[in-house]
Amino acid sequence: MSDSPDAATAAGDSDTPRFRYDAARASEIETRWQTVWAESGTYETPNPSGWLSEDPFGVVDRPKLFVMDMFPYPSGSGLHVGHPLGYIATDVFARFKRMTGYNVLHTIGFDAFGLPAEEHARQTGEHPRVNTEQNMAVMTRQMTRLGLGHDRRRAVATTDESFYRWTQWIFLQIFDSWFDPVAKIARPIRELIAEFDAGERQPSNGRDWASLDDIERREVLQDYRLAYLAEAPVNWCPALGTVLANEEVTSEGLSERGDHRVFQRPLRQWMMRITAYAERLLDDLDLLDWPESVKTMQRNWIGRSVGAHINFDSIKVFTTRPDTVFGATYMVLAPEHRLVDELVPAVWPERTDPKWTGGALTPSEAIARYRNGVARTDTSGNGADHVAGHADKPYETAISGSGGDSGESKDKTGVFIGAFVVNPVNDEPIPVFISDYVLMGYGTGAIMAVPGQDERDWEFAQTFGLPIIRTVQPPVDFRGGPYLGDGKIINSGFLDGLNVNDAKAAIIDWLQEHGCGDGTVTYRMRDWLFSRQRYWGEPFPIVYDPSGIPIALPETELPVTLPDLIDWAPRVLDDDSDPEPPLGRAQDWGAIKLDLGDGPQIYRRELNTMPQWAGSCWYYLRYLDPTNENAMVDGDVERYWMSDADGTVGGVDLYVGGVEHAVLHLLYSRFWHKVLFDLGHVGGPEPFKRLVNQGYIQAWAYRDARGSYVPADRVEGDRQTGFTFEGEPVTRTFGKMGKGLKNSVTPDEMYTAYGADTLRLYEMSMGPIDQDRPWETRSVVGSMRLLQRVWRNIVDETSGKLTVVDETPDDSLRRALHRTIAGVRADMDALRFNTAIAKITELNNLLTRIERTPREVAEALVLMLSPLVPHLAEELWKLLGGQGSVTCVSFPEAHPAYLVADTFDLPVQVNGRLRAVITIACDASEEEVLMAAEADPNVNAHIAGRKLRRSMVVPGRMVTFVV
RNA sequence: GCCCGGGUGGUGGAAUUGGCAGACACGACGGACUCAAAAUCCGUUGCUCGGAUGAGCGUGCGGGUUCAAGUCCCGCCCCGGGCACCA
Repeated sequence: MSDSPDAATAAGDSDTPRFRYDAARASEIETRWQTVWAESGTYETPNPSGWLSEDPFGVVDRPKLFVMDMFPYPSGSGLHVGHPLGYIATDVFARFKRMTGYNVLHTIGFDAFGLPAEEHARQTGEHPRVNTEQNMAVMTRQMTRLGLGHDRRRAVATTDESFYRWTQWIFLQIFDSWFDPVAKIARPIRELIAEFDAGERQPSNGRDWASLDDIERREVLQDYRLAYLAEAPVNWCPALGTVLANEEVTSEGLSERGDHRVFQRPLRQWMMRITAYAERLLDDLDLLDWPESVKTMQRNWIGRSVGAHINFDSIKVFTTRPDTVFGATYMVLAPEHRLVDELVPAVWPERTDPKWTGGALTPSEAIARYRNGVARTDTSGNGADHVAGHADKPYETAISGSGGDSGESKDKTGVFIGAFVVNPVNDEPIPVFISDYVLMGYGTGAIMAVPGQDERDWEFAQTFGLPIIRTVQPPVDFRGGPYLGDGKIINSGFLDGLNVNDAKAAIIDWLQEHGCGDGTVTYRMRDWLFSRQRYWGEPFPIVYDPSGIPIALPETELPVTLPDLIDWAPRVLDDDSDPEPPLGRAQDWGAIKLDLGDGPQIYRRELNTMPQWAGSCWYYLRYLDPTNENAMVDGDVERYWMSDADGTVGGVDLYVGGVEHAVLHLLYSRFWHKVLFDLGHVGGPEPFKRLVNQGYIQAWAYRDARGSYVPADRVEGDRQTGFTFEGEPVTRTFGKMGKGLKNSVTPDEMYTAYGADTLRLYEMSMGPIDQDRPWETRSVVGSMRLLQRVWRNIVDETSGKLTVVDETPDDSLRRALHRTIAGVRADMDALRFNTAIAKITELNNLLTRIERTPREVAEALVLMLSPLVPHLAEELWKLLGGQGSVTCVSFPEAHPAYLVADTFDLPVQVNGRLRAVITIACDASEEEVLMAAEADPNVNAHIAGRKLRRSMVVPGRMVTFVV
């Protein structure tokens, strides 16, 4: 199968009409109008005040609409036809809304910092900036050629100094804030200091503020800041030479980019206290018009669990089933739990089951062996410093272990630590184990094990011969094993007889009364690891004095610009190495002389850079006011674009992008926005009111005998004959279009063969915007044909003259026109561009059947098409004598008078089967309708001679008889 | 394993609240134009029977509710995505 586009109609063909709408004419029209648009600032959108407030079209007093795409990485391979799908959709919508009375802001920038750009630069050996700028130029050209109506004045890149200056400024806002747990908002750190100074609050670590020296106070504040340095187990990826956020590591323990191995290792890194916002990030999802699947993914990621803390002597556990505490027959700590080493006795208790000891002579030995079994041997030689949990632990070992099928639950391993603790509800001593099925990072890193009501505990109890006590009565037909459902509580003293929910409430009351526990809520989400050992990112606006406690640079020092390193590439490191930030090689840059109040001193700069996500957390705000040198965005401008007229949540009115950002970008961005909201820098709590995930464009791909992909455009044959590449048979598969599958089709190929308008129309007609869709180059011609027919209904192909007539359309055509207008309006408003196109096609098909197109219909047709195919629409609009750019004309309106007809067709059913369609007057009475229906010969044939049991008329819908 | 989506002609898809299943398009077939081909235009196109009016069947499978089910209910199957020892 040859999937390459048909050659463009040769312009020189003698018998092709001279003024046919073909690829060459489309190209000429498109580039001409693109020049006109650029020169007249057609897509420049006014702000209510400030730098961009010039408003030649007088639209600033209209209702506003902010339409946005997820901005792209300036990738070196340019665009394929899958990329612009979302951009076209937002463009059509933006143009439509502009024509229906909105002041629409639509632009696009570049997410130009970060791993992909740097990895590409690393391969080509060029400075990332060179690459990045070339790529941005290529992509901008491709998008402009597509006719996207962006306000180019607002097209920021995250790598612009004038942009990342404000990324750094926002970082400082976050750094200089703390989360007030009572008000549940971020507040400036100086307010916390004031409360400490006034004695209204004492540091949470129990120290006395008044007696602390300056450095100690700065240490205390570190524990409060929303951006802070912490020694934490982080995901270290030696191959990429950087640490990664949890969100950037796959469940297999590989880096999301490049599939490199990732190791857990304790490092001092920047963290963002996103966990403080867990509850609000969860609750506010309800305010958003987002796909339910994305909300679900965020809810799962945040992972709220309601339960209780219960103290078993010194060990605090978290459980969602405090009602089962009487069934707790043993206890499990995460292997790296700090209390393990405190609790471990010198020798095994008498009569310890040999199964529990792992064959070790002492508990300490058993623990050490177990830890080494699940963790990699530490080769750095300073094992003494490696307290539990600080050993390098590849995810692989932690994840594997079953050796069986991936779906099966993992075999339970573990070892007794020789200690017992007392169950506070019944004073029973229970043994303490460590096992890797308990994770240090969740809850308290310790559980009470209730095998009767928990699958994992059941398996563990089976393995180690531990007792099982049921505390919920299973139903009679229950087949055994752990019972997770509701039922009557048994074997639980004062809880007996209650159901599970009541028992939870009762036991939490009891625990609180006796001081050995309380009800609590735990979240799965962790704080966000925010530093990277990379060159191509925003430098931190942070310096250090000898204390090693970070100090914010004053605003006057912003931006902290990246030094022009030659040796910028990160080192590829082996698995045992430590991270090494490339900026450490910028000797001169790393030290800075400053006077921060106590005389000029030399400070060391922070050498890490921010992660890719930093710029994308807030770029939508900079679109609003891209050149503002005094603020990240002017307050009035921000409120104009980000507030709802009805005073609800506000934010970007429509945000379109791929579902792959469901938890990364979209969660970080919401977090930053909420901090900015708390601090009064933005007017609403959420950045993106409405989110739509566009589908992917997929395409056939072909693999040879070795399984390698071969270029799809050079494969021959079809399904009958089989497919071949260079004479060798290949197999056909299906997948997301891209470099990997070698099945890309570029927009440029489409421009040459059909033109940008055809490409736009085709992509919008393929199906619903949120659905994946298969690319079929041979089908593109259908969209081209529609445009040709539209052209021919308005313009004479041989003379190039208008053929429309100034006659009023006949009644049925006019009705069809107004039905189309009403339908297209509704469809475009709901982003149903595929059905809007179908309706326009139907109307145009009516026109091809009549001699001459009435002007009234031609004009409406062109206006309705203009959001979809703006170039052709401009051209036809001009030929029709229209004033100004078609993009500024009002969208046609349907007249209600033409939406109702004198007569209409009504289906008639007998016993639920369609027997006729009758034409009746709209104002016919029910009796008249029934009479007309019965009179139909075919209906009559089916009811004649039988008893009519029932007949009914569903007004406007249907007549039905039951015999 | 759990949680979301989704299964409609040869293909992509359409079908407000249950109310004419298959809009619109691709492809295929037939015709016009042409020396010929491409392009363009016209016609046919869910399957089966039939000359035709028409009849029967038909939205993954099996049941059910209803005058009426792609749409609602119950039980399955398959495909795609997310999460995955989270206590």
